[in-house]
Amino acid sequence: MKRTTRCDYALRAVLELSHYYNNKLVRVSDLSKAQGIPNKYLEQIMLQLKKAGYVESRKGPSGGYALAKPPDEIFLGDIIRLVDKRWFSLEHSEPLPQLKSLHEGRLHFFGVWAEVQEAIARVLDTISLQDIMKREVKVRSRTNQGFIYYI
Amino acid sequence: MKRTTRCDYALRAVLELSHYYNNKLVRVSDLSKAQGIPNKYLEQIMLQLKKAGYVESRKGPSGGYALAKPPDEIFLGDIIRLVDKRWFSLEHSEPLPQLKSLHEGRLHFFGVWAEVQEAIARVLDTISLQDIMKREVKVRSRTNQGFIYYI
DNA sequence: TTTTTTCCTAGTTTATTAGTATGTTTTTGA
DNA sequence: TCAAAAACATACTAATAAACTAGGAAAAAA
Repeated sequence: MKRTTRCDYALRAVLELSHYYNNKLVRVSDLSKAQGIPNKYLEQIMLQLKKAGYVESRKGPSGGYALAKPPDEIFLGDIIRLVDKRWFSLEHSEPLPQLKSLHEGRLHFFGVWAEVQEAIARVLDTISLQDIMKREVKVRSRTNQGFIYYI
Repeated sequence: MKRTTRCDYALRAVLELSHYYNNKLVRVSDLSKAQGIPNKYLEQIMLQLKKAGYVESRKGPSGGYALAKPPDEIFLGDIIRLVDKRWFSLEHSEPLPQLKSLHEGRLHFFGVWAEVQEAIARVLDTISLQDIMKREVKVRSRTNQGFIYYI
């Protein structure tokens, strides 16, 4: 299932923040260094997350970001819906422009896309950041000297 | 749920052919006229469908395309998997390049994307072209003098 | 043997995503 | 009070993928 990198970045960032919930503010520069995300790009994403109310921030030295809600109240679907429109786009039906059809009224996938969307939502709207933290499992890689982590 | 237009085109074409199953060959030019799809683009798509074994063809005058299997044996998932890689891409996990993470081994969405993919498959692999034909419902539009069809 | 169709490949345009650049504003602490 | 450090804001560029277009070659029918 292909996501945008923006989507992955947002999830990584917000998951990182989950571990600091009720603890301290985390700078964007630290988040980006930790996760290998371009700093300025992540700034934009964090801003979007803030405007949507998932994180809060303070400016200036000792400033940074924090989750605005506890990790068990933020679901993957929330974040993905925000940063990657493709999955939950409302325009899941499109009118056909012309009607020179051999068989009229034939092309009705109406409802199928809604079904798919609901199926996706049923998964993503039930998995919280808290759940992901629980799932964390280290996967050792033979090929490298350290660990490789999969998202 | 946003699809590629290629995906919609393929589904429309193959559904159109469903109505002619065991009947006659349909030219690409007719399919494209009927559905408002650029002729040459549809040719490419039909060729892809043929190579995958969903349709068969004959060249020359009185040539054209036909479904290679009965409509109740072809599922939406089959077609979509073929023409739109994004939904069922195998690379649903990507390694993180660096490990300067504040908290190591934290970023494990491993399994989530597989779950989503399975949920999608459960829907699309159970709806056949036959099913879609049954679903066909005309939707009258006030705004236009005729009908508008949604896909 | 001409016409009509599928078949094949390369190139072009368009749209979207990803990322960079250049600041401004706010806050802290010296 | 002022300099540094952070978020905040916006505009631009690059990269990638999707959506076509162009121009034919091969095959089959009449």
